Amino acid sequence: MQHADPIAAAYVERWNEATSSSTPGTCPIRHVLDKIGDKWSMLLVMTLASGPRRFNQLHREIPDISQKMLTQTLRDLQRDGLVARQVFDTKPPSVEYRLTTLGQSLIVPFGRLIEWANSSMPGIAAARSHFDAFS
Amino acid sequence: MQHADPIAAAYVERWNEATSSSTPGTCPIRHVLDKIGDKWSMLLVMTLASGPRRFNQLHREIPDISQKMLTQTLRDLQRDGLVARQVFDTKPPSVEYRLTTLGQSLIVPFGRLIEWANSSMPGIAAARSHFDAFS
DNA sequence: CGGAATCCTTGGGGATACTG
DNA sequence: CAGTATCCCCAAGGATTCCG
Repeated sequence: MQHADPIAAAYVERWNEATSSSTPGTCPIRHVLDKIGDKWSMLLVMTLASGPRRFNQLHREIPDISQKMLTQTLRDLQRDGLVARQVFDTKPPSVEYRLTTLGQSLIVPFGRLIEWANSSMPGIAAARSHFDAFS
Repeated sequence: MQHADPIAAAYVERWNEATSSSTPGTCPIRHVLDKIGDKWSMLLVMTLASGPRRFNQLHREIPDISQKMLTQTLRDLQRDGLVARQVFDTKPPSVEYRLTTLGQSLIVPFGRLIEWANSSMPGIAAARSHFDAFS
């Protein structure tokens, strides 16, 4: 073990347990990571984090997503229980999306990662320019 | 704002600042998320978390990665300063990879996410089977 | 308004073979 | 051992059109 940090060491151990106990293809962690890395999921989660939105309202706030991917991503999030969909039977019909409790519980751990990304950016940029210059 | 949780609220706010201040395409957070969601990066990081490895040693521990992707992912990680590469001039040559300090600093925030994934799995699975049954 | 259906392009990534 | 070089395939996702 290389870490003075016991918290990191604990996470590594838990990771090893989790990944070794499941078959390579069906690892449940992978499914979560796929959503994180997926182009739109987390953007939608963080957008909905500040309150419920209607379909076209989301589309206006995120102009560069296609309707197809907006629909698809929302359905996947709903399927996983992170987002709730509520239909109001008005004319014309309106549909509201909001984070579930489960969805809200993702904000903090995800936020830690964003925090890391922001504070590590300078170091990454420096490493990258050094690498590109000398390799 | 929908959150009783002030920590979550703070992360949402920071997210909004970070994403609104950069142009859609070049958002630095996206680059990090791409690495997280990328098929092999985090697997390699977590593998190297328990100690330095040689090239083929990594390949043996992660049999389902291709040499191409192993090389490519390691180079990207090295470029971003997360992994250090050390060449020993022996015969035959041997190359060792290890996490940098920056790379190690990713373990904890990433671990929180894994923790969330593990503890949320039952809820996600339940939501999904419910969704698949009734939709 | 809130989608569904279809077509089409791009690049991530696997398989294989070769090299210092 | 530690890679590099090619070829190839498939699925994620964009653009467009249609519908209740």
